[in-house]
Amino acid sequence: MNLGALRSHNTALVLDLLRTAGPSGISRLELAERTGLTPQAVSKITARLRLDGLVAEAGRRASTGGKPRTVLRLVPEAGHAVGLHLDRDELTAVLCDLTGAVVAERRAPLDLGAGADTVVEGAAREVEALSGSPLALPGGSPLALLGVGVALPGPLDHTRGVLHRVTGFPEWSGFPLRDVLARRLGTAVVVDKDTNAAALDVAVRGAGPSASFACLHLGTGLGAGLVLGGTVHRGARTGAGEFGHQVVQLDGPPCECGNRGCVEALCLAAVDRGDVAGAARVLGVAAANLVALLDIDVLLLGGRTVAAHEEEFVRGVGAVIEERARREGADRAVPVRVAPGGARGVAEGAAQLLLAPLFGRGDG
Amino acid sequence: MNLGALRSHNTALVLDLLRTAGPSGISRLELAERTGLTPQAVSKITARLRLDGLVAEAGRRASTGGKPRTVLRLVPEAGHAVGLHLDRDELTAVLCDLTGAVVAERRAPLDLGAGADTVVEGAAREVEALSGSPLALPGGSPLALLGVGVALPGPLDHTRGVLHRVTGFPEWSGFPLRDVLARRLGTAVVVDKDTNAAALDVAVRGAGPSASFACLHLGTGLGAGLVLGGTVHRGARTGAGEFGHQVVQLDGPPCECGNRGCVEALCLAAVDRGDVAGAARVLGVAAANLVALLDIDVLLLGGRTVAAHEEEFVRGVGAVIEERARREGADRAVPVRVAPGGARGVAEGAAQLLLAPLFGRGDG
DNA sequence: CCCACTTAAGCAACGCTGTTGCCAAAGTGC
DNA sequence: GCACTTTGGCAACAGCGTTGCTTAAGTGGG
Repeated sequence: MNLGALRSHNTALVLDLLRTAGPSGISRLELAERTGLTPQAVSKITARLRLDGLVAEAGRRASTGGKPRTVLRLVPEAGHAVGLHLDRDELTAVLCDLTGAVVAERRAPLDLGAGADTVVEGAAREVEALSGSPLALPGGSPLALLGVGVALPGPLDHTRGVLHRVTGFPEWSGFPLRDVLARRLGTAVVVDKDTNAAALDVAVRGAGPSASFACLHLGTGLGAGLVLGGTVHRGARTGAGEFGHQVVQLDGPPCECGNRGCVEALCLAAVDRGDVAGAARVLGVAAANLVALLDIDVLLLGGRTVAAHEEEFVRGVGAVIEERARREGADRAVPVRVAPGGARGVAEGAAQLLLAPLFGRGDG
Repeated sequence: MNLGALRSHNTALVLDLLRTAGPSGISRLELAERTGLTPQAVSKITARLRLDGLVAEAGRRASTGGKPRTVLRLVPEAGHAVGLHLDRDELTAVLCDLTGAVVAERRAPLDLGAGADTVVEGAAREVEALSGSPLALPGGSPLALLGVGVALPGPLDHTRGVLHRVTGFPEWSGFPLRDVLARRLGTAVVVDKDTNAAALDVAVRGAGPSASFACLHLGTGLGAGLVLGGTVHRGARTGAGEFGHQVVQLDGPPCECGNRGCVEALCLAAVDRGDVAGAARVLGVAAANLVALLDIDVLLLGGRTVAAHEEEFVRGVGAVIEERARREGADRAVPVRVAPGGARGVAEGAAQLLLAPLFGRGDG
């Protein structure tokens, strides 16, 4: 590591605190305290950031007996990213500013079975419609677009941006989505699983820089996004988080994956027959396995199926986890909550695939 | 992060490569290539290390047409650490030099039920007998002792060095082992779970600095040591790796933990009735769950019970994982191997709790 | 044997980092 | 209005890795 790396590391640290502070801003001295840098170092870093237009002064705090602190604020319009959520039947595209706030949004029906070229072209048009062509802000000033993040279900290679397979659509196997879309749009493109995007969104927005949690997403399938020590855990071949086919019942009922006793099959079967409490209990057992294995801070539940019965799922899963924690003599059980972000969270997380690295978040 | 942190980071990088190179050593230019630093920076860093006595020149390589490269080597005697493995019925203590090689070893029977004071005093005497009193090398030169690492079963708080409970010995609950032993010995003490120590040993010795793997330990109990991205994953409250009570059979046979269908119970019951293949299959299902969730590189099996039937366990667990990988259409399954290190691996890993940080390993 | 060539590694100067010491700016409060 | 407190920039500095050059120590052809 050399001096340049040191500089960008500390700059990211400062930017992250500015982002977290939001519109109310943060003073130089507070930045110094929180980063562990000296006030003078912070002054130099923020001076550079102000020159680059990323940071601006925004009023002052009340005096505490001396010169009042000058408040600094991130300039939201200094950069943008597009987040694209390709779900099985719907496309959601959001344009986010530097702070991650959604500036514009578009939705369109989507048929993943229509073939790669058609889907890519349709998605590209939505991105262009969202970000303007040529890319410009409503005011006319050029829109600094960092790139496009794409989130979609199914196993894929995050580092290369290649899809492995999308359940039910074998024609997508091996499709190099990142490179195709990047060439079509002329921008940087990052591809990730929808569960990872949802987890990244929470990690960047709601959690501290070293939080650990899991987002369980129950919709047409069941998957998990894992955040360990503040960064999305993708694993050696970026395939981590395959939670749906965790076996919780040896020789249980067959799953469409070919195995037996998978949580996903058991859980969805229970939902289908109207037994939400049973589904929550099965999900809770698998979730408790995960909590015990990884010792995370919080467990978040999301996805359409959970959204339809929020209270029952939170209560049911929480009960299983509390019971296990009590048996193990732990001080307190890991809390279970509904994942914030809602339906748009995945698309926002997709945009964060490009925004988060600026703030030293997400990848470590 | 300031300049001092940058310096120690790069120094650790260089030291780690020197350690990995072993007695055959490594040249300055190779260090430069591998670290990404310039040759001149490496020269400066290694000059400091030679002044401190940590590094020495050790011959030269064959010339490739010009001046031959000077080989540098870590000086093993420049530092030592003691590793202490408190198992249920036996104590193992090793004295390791900077390279992690075992310089001396002691074993003694142990009765964890004899009470904290007795056990601590016995352990302290073993450490003193091992490292000399006053601490000195056989030659008479002072032995630079970095500290003592202690590995033992059961959940505990790694950061505070306090035991939560040792199964079967309730009198240990809440015992501040680290502070008591540190005061008694007058050295730094670090406490960790035996499974984490075993995993750390493998991470430091056999694996690259960003390897991901799991060590499953099957003995009187079943636990896992997780190494993710080169560092031991301990989780938010340093309780991660509780693998034995992963539920793989809803409403299965009761486990002594009070739950039902835990892998540990199923697995050990199968072993007890002589059904090693069945035990391996159950372990394989839970291991496959772990592999799918975390996407690790390798799965390592260890512990007394595995040692007694190595081939059958490796084959049986491997079969389950391969079958699941084939169903998921993966290129190749995660390999399953016997954990290297053997019976002494845990004690050596305990010593690495103090050695590894010097090389930027283990904790990140 | 000598001399041109190649490769390794140290010396010196440099640019840049965060740090320290100092001072001007901008408030409060008696 | 003046003493005091606090903020934050300016200037000098130590220390990091980098660059340019020199010296050391080999090989190999004539």
